[in-house]
Amino acid sequence: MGLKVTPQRQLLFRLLHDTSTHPTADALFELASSQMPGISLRTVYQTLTDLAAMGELQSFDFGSGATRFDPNVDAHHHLLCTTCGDVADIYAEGADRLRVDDQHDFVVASTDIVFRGECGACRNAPAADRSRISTSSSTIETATRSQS
Amino acid sequence: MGLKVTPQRQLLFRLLHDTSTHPTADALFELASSQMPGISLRTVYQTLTDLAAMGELQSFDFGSGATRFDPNVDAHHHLLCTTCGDVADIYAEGADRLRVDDQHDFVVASTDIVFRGECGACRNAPAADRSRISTSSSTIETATRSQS
DNA sequence: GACTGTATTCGCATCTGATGCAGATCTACA
DNA sequence: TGTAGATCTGCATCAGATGCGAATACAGTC
Ligand SMILES: [Mn+2]
Ligand SMILES: [Mn+2]
Ligand SMILES: [Zn+2]
Ligand SMILES: [Zn+2]
Repeated sequence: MGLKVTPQRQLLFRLLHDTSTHPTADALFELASSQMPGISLRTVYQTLTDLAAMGELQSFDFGSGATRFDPNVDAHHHLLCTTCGDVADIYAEGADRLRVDDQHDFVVASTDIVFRGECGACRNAPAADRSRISTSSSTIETATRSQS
Repeated sequence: MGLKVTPQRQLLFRLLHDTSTHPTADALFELASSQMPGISLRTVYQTLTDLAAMGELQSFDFGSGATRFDPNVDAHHHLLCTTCGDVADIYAEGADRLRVDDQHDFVVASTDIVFRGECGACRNAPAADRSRISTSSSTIETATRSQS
């Protein structure tokens, strides 16, 4: 027998495929809770790792602390806005032409490309309107140490 | 005044530049402890984040849990062996020719490329000899759940 | 060389994301 | 409808990392 059909799995599967924001487990938990009060965060983690292990889902760590989940299992790459944290899919041309020099003696199984920068919304929006916290703003925070 | 010259900073700076393994903070702490017993893990973290904020160091998160530090601040990319966890530098040709379609309305600041696969050592070595734990073996672990 | 201001170190508490565990619950099938 | 076993959930626990404040050490001044 494969997997059982449970309301929790149905909901999470649906939520995942209705979004393109590469949500974190916690974000999905918030979403799911609004439609199924009482659902456990533990179940969200469980389901996500199960789906990922089955290949129904990809998971990425863009260095912002929390793993992000991606229902798009096609070969594709990502744009990460370092201001608002949003992630967008991109099918970068030329990406699959990248080759690793033979002298490295390394067999490539997959290639991940992340373009970091600023999205259009953030470039236009006044700073005050920016809702989410930047990943890379930690640079500034830590830099404020050690001033004499 | 800039930064003070302390034995801890000297040691860590030296250790970083003597290695090409992209060590974690904890790995550096182990190394440092053998040469300077009593050095604090807190100081290792502090120094690493300070150096990174100054641009003397790069830090990456390859999704294995711990941040990896890189004294090589040139523009370069990485090979990640999903069997042993080793990370190697690579100067992928064609990488800087990658372009993001204008319609994405996204200003790219930097591009990170990670080639995942298997290194030569792992491909040749008997499985028993593999010392470190694979990052991606979690796939197998989680898959062992839900068998009826 | 001794003095002093302040940067740094260090231990400990704390935080976040994530996983281990086991009893309660529910699904799938006979 | 009954049952075996998969799933859900709450809670404990873990790992990596950071906040904080007292103790310490560096780098100039006299
Ligand atoms: Mn994606
Ligand atoms: Mn490197
Ligand atoms: Zn943005
Ligand atoms: Zn290897």
